[in-house]
Amino acid sequence: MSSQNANGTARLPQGTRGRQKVALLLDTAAAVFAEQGFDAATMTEIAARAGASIGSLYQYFPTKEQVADALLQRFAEQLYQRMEALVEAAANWSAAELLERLYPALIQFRSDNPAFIILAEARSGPALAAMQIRARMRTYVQAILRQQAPERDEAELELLAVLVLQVMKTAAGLYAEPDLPQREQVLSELKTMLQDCLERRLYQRAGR
Amino acid sequence: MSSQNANGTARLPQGTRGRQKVALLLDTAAAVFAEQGFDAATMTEIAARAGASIGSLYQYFPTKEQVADALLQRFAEQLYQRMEALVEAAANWSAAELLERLYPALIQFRSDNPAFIILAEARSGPALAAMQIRARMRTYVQAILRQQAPERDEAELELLAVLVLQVMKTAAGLYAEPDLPQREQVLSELKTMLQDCLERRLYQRAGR
DNA sequence: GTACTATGTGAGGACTGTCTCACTTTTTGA
DNA sequence: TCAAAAAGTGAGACAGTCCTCACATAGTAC
Repeated sequence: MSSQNANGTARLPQGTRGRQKVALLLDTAAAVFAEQGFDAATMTEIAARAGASIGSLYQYFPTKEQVADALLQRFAEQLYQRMEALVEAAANWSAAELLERLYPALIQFRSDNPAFIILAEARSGPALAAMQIRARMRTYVQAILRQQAPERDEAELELLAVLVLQVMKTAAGLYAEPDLPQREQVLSELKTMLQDCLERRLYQRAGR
Repeated sequence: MSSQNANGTARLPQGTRGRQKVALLLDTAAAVFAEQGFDAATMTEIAARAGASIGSLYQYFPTKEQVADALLQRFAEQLYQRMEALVEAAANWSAAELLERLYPALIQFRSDNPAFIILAEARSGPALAAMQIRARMRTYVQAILRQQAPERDEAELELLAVLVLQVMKTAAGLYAEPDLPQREQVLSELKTMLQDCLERRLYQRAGR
């Protein structure tokens, strides 16, 4: 319940000054969310750390949710850009090379932007935005795989895309667990498993 | 900060009545945590739903954190019991059978007790309890694997245990994602991958 | 310089949630 | 039966957060 600011009117920044401020606010919010999580983070602290007043923050983001949404959106766009670059570059890669790039790219992104996963998964409710992001990521990976094996049907490619992303997620999660023994070995084994699977299902078994 | 109730004195239940009440409170807390998450859940609601007064709740759990800790503890004990049963039963299983049992056992437990993961991972901070649980789970899986291949050295067994648990976690996570296409196929492919890996590393490559 | 708009400010209202405490009711056990 | 111990109660003190609003300042066009 609650939904004051009923109109939901965020003043969108008109000049460069406003846009810079918004960027700064989002950066700060990212830091705070990353440290404290969505629920524990407070608007007051975000504003203070950004050197702004609460009022100022509320001008652009009438709700804490909207801060999170905007931030998530920005993260998503960055991610999409990188994925598009990968799709383009992946035209003439082998499955092995493919993983060699996808792996670090995704893991890097997650560890560079810790607030991303926090907002994407720690948000309550159905998390519509997060679902859309996942769906789109799937289409990117699927596109990459399609370039590898254009003759495969879409269902199979989709299956593999889901699988690849899921294993990536696991791999990224490994970095989060602080006490985990043999992190590196587990990671490389995971990669090997996935690679074998891809080669088996993409290149062999052609006729099925 | 904060830590009123400075002594931290939870009145521990003396008679059967008290123990039943505590059990009921924990059950209710589990439901509320599962629905709303740790932060959003309120002591007031837990008490109300359990048909108790807030005062009563606070007699046994002076803090929301302590409710969560106690609950997590209880979950952990249940899990340990099942794992111990598995270790015992696993003596004469193949790797394939092993996964055939571990898989549903762990997934089942998670979906039967949704509050478990919520408390285990959605808690802020270093989450010491969760780390201990993971470590102990590792020793169980490692024990199972050791029975399969006693001649393998511990490091290799540990590596595989970590890997198995990690893949399990992924698999369980798949059930949580609502929109995911081809869930079943992805799941079975994941299992196949893991199984291949186990057979390769447990039984073959004996010398090395 | 002046009128106008964009941007910034922070005290405080409204609300919610944790936790306390003086007190009542139930159970135990002699 | 009766007294002591255990368990239960709920109004409200207290603290913290979201968000508003009437006003102040900075920037811009003329």
